[in-house]
Amino acid sequence: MTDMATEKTGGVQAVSRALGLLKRLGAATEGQRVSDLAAQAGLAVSTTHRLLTTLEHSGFAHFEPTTSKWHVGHEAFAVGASYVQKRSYVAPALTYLRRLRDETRETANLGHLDDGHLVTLSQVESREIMRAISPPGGRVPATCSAMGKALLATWPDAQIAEFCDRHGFPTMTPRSVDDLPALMDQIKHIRAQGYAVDNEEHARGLRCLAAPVWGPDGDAVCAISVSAMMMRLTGELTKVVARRVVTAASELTEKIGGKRAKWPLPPET
Amino acid sequence: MTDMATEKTGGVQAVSRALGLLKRLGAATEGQRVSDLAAQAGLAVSTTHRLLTTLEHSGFAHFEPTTSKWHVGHEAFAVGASYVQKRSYVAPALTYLRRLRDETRETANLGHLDDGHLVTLSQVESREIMRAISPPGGRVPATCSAMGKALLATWPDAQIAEFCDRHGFPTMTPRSVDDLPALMDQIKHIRAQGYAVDNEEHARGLRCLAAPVWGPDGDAVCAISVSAMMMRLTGELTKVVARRVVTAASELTEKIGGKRAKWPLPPET
DNA sequence: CCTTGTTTTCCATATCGTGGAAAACTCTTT
DNA sequence: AAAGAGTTTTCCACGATATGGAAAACAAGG
Repeated sequence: MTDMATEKTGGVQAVSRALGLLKRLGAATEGQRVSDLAAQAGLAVSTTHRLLTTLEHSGFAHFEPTTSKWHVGHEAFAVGASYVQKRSYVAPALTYLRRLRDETRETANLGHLDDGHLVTLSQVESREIMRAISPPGGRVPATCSAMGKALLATWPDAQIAEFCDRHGFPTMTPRSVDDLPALMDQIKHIRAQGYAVDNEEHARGLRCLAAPVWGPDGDAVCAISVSAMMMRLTGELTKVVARRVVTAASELTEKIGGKRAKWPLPPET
Repeated sequence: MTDMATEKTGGVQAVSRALGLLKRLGAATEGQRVSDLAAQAGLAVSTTHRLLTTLEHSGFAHFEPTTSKWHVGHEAFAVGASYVQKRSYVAPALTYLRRLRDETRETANLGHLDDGHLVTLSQVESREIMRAISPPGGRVPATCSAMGKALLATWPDAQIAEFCDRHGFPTMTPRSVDDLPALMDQIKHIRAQGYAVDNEEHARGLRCLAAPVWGPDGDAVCAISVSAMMMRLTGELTKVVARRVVTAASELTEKIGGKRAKWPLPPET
């Protein structure tokens, strides 16, 4: 949490600083005090205070007088909510995510690509203890995520290569893919099977299975995945769960009026 | 959409302007062009462009080069999502909202108070045509909302009075409550029945029934409601639906380890 | 009641944001 | 193709505006 700094920001200083503070407010689970925020961000306390006040005037931050702590404000929520409202597949997806969760007893996710990263849009959590690694709003480099790879696999090879040129191969664990040949090899499998796998490429001990969802114009728009502790998702079970993920994805495809997958669907139903 | 302006900003000009733009991005269903945003906000195009660029650097805005339009960015979503993550009752509520929706075939809502307004946190929509009046992120003056009134009713009378002093009685329709005696009269009923009613006080033709959900420390933390076209929610049916709303609310209370209602629960189960 | 650690307000300084105007694009139109 | 209309994007000199130090107003202990 320390070095979220280096707001090298190619723009308006005051705005970048304010947004930086807002991110910090969002990242902290508890409310934050002015002086702590100032210290973290490397700003003068007075400056920080003024920026927070401005954020509050617009409803993006909220000050709790009893505890003297700052929180994320309702307006931030409202604006953020519009990010998903504009993606018309998020609402209908819930039904299928929920069923997936109940069938598998693991966490079901919905995500899409944004600027080289996979953004988790929605999630129905496993009833088991484990907290979600990547809650709604979370971002992972596309190549470190089953959903990310499932979506990339829907692109023409040339575009995948170009994508990798632009974004490189950021890794999150030692097992993350880190070169194009390895990725293309995986892509081949994904297309053949109809689903993507992430074996501890995002987080140690975590395995994910994902399948793409297609939109009306024949492009993949989002992906559905199930994520679980490695030890709970193994052997034959993997295939069963993968089948269910693929099913959920194609049902959502249907629901949103999407064109059926370009890929050969996996074996026969 | 015209006059969202009047950014009287009690703070840092550049920041207020940037946040104003962000709100506009969120409010529009489509992407927006620089020049339109500039016109709406009454800013110079170059200034607008610079501010947007800054928002983009931090991920709060996103520029779609193919269409030359600006959208809300992933970081806004991430920060907004943290607003609900911190409210630990939102996730478990979904189960009950969904059941409510299925039982009543109407829209079920979850909301809480924030700065005098009721903010809709989550929603499971009716399968009927009608679009939701107040989607997640939406705000209504507390006194114009069944959920708002249900929550106010959990406060001591003195605090309700003080609340009204501070916020007044903004009205949204001719039927909205607009003075303290009328409100207190309703409050009395709410406490007796265990649920609150909104008869076209928020929107013409809309009726809502709401009940509060209690937290572990004995304060109400949020409310659950069902909203429907007036004509579809009438006579004896009202009581049946109200009962279900109250049930959902007390089940959620239980689930989050809340203390049972201070009020006499409505009749016997 | 004084001390210590805050948050909040004030203000002179020069930094930093501003908006006009020009340049670089993108599409249509002829 | 070449010209034109309507954009988006970059540049720059000016001065309005954000800045951070310091002091004032709070709060909580000792």
